[in-house]
Amino acid sequence: MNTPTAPSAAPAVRSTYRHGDLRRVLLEAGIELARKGGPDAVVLREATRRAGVAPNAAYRHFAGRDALLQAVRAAALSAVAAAMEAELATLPPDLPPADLARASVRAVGSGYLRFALLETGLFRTAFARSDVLIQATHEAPTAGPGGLNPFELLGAALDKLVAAGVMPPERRPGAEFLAWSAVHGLAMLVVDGPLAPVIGPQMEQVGQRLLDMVEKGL
Amino acid sequence: MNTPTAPSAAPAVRSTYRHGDLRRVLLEAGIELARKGGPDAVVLREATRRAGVAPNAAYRHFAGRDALLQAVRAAALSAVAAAMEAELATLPPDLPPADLARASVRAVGSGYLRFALLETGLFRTAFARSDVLIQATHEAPTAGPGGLNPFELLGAALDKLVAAGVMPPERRPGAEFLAWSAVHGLAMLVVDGPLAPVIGPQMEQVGQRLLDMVEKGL
DNA sequence: TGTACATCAGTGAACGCGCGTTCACTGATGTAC
DNA sequence: TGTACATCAGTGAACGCGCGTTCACTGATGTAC
Repeated sequence: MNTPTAPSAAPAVRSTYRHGDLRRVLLEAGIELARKGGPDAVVLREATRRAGVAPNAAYRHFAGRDALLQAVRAAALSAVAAAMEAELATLPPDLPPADLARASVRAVGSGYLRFALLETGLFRTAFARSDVLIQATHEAPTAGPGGLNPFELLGAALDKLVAAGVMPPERRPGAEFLAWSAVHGLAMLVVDGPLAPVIGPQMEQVGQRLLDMVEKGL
Repeated sequence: MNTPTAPSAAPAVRSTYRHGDLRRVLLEAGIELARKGGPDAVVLREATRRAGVAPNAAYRHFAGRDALLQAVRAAALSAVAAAMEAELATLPPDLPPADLARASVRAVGSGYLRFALLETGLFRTAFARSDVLIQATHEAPTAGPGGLNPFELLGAALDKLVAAGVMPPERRPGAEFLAWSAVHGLAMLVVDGPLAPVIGPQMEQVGQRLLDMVEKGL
């Protein structure tokens, strides 16, 4: 059981180390630290303290503090994807294709914004500066329950837009960068930046206007 | 001479401490550190080292490391404003009002993006998370040469859009949040985020498409 | 079924690092007489 | 014009902190015979 996913799924082949799921416990402690304080709060010693082990015990499971942080980042991205999926799941499935496609793009966007507001620390961790390019591994998946990561979920929603004839196919390439930028920018300004006090209360409304802009502008 | 602006402007009244412009030297060292390494690189001891003074000498001019960082942030914001102004200055002044207004908004946006790419460290410092809300002081102005800070420059450009009849007045309130979000998001994704290698080369093109989207969507 | 052994997860102690910040000081300057 | 003095920018030394990381170890477990 060294992955944070379904404990009973892994067969006896090569998994299940001695007696510890220490890796899992450390990762969860790291996630909790990130939730509360963002990437800088992911401190190796504090994670081991919470796990009740000696500081150096972590080195049996992570190459160092950075490896732990990367695993936490992957988990945070996975949580972003889950938030998007949750938003998508609220859509009435019997919508006409064009409306469903538009609503899907909006749902992806508002899931993203909702996550940034509700899970600020994890959001900041997911998109923190890093020397290494984050990528999914078996140990550290970045996808949500549905198997797609945030970027892929957005891409899929945009594909629906094209399939439904709402967006001309020639505009499709690169469109995720534009949509993502808009939503990411608002999230960052509210979460980290100077807009928090200004926008905070009107967030829902501003978010919807931003999504209007993206919809029209794409 | 304890402000970084025109040394000869201040009269003899209450200015000019003993023999040091140490405050200025420390601030400039801090800016240089931020340029190279972003907000975390603004380290009090390193600034004093570069200034050739003892570490605690800084406390004559800044309340502590955070005060130095805030001063550096203000300078970074001022530099953003300057970049926007530089972009605005390239516009042909004899454009019809509607075109000039549109071009102004674009210029503000591309100045912002250009600055983020060219002065990544300062950009990250300007918009870094901070407990204190940054605000201009006499000691630490956030405006560019023209006297407006980045947010005000954007606001002024949008006002032109309304004055020229390009944007309906009822859409004006809050429009800076939408425009800023879009541009800020792209900047952050390229500067900090996972999009750097993906977008890097096509940055100019993606930036223009983003500004198209904003123009249409507003 | 019982025993010896290899494995390796977790221990205990220690390291060097660089940071921000404090204290009591010193000594060059500007000013009052 | 000369002298005593107050000011206060910068000094020197030290502090406690928490971090990531290393070393040689110990002792519970699974496995081979």
